Amino acid sequence: MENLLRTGIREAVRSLYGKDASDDQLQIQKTRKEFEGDLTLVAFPLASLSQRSPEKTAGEIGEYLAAHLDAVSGYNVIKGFLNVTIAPAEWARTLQEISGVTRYGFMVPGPEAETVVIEYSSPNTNKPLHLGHIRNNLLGFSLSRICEAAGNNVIRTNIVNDRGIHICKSMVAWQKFANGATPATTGKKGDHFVGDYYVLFEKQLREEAEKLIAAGATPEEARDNAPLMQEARRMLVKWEAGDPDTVSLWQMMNSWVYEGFDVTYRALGVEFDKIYYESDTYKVGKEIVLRSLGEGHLVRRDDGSVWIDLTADKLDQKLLLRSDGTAVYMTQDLGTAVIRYNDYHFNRHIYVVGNEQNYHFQVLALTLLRMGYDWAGGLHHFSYGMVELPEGKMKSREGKVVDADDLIAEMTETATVMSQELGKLGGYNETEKRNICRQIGLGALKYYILKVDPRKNMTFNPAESIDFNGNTGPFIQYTYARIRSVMKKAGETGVKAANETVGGVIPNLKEVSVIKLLNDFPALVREAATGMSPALIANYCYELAREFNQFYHDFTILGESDEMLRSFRLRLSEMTGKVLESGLWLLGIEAPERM
RNA sequence: GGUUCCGUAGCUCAGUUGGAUAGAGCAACAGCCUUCUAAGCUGUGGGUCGAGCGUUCGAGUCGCUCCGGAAUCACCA
Repeated sequence: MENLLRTGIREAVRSLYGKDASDDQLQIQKTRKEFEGDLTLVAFPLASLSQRSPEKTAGEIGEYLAAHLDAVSGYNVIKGFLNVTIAPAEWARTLQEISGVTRYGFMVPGPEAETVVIEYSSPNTNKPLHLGHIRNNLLGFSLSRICEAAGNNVIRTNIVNDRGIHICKSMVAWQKFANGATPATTGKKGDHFVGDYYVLFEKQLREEAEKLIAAGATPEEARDNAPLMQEARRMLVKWEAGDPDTVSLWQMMNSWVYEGFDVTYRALGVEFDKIYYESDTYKVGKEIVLRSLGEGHLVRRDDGSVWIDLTADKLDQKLLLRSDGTAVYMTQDLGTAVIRYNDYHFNRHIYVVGNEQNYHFQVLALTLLRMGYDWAGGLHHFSYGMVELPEGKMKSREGKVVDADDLIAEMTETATVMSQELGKLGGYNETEKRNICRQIGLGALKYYILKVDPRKNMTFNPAESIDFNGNTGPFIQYTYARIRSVMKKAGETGVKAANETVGGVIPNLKEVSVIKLLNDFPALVREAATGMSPALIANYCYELAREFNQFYHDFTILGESDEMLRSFRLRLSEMTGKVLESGLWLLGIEAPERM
């Protein structure tokens, strides 16, 4: 519709003023609610072409359009704005057109489609997932679906930080204090089980350190010299040396954690195509660094440590290998990137990682480029903001973290209570009830997190997140369920949306509003992919649901006696349902048939 | 201190490449179920878009300065 108008205006300008308007002189936008019309041409930029005032220009173009374009049924000029009214019948034809499109809004990857690797989640194996990971997982997974919908080949990937001092701490504590307990003997979820020993380690360490401080040590010395800490370090050295007992303990405890993570991932509904482990990739990283050193891209200091000098790019010098030859964080990320490129030859690689690591990813991409890996130009850091609580930042040291599993359980529980109170669960068996409440609880949680611009820090207010009214996931799910209910009833009574008649209706204002939104969907998906913003999809779904609910409230669908109109409204509802379902799908939110 | 990001209604957030009188939800108050699902719909009140200067026909949006907050600048990850 917009393109139609665009060419029309271009013709008008040529015919009226004998000049060609450039793309950025043709500013078309949606007409604001308080004015009459559908699309608005901003005439200010054209005034220089027409040599007339913006008002006069707008008026002349409006007159031309009304005379030459069938789709244009009227216009008005306010200041320098030309508000064009599209004939309502034109919108009916639009509905007919888009409802014939298979997988509306989703592009099929063509031969020239890009391969996009998306890394998200990236947990440490010493403790369970928390609220921060939830934002990461939801953003990453949603983004992966959005990129797919925009016509890319997407590889979902995860990097598990399975080695290092943190897991050694849990291992030491388990060895000393567990008496052979396992998740199986205690009935505890594996990641929580291992996390408990990490916490226990820190607690015992604190006690040891306090004794040393009392004996005159500085806090730093105390932590460093405490027997437990030294034991953890010995453990790490043994691990790196490949000591069989240590390695098998490490494998056992990590396997417990993975079992736990799997449960959480399944509950969240996120998936991966390929999982990488840092215990594999750090070695490749070291090789790459050493090779690059040989090629003269890096510098070795007297103490043997290896650095890259990025001062020419206004960054600092960055350590790539310690003086003892061991790898740092950057080393393994270099390795992981190279392995992934060899695996997939991606065009783009998106890292979904918090904004605290902005600097790290700048350095990562630059370093790879310096080393001669040109594909590193396709590395993007999808940097999202922190999640804070109403009382401030989450602090794992003080136990002020929101556990992922707890949160999911609470949301589901709230949904169950709420559904019961509203009497929504009649006619369901237990399995169905549980499933529907799970869908709603998770829908609320996911939407609450995804509706916020990813770049911004956000406040997670527990009381607000379980609200199911207004701008929430359940509101959108509810709208979808309502539509399904209508469709079901239509099927039962044999009413059908006859496509050939849909385009012949003159829709009312509310109906036009809905169609306009439906018409926006494909462009919005592309925009969300380019801008890497699930929030765009979320807010669109809300707007569409709200607009549809108004229509639903004001007009009857199945009760309409005019057959053509009833058919049209049914098709409008069906299409809205499809788009809502697609939008929710892109957010990783399930759309319940009934609620 | 350097770099980056953020600041919009009491609270949580939208606000397209600069466009008209800055929008939702929550909370508060007042209405609407004999009807396709009231997890809905309608209405009322609520703003110095952190402050100032500049660019522009036009600035919440762009530039500069300042104020406030966050992150980062590790032989941590």
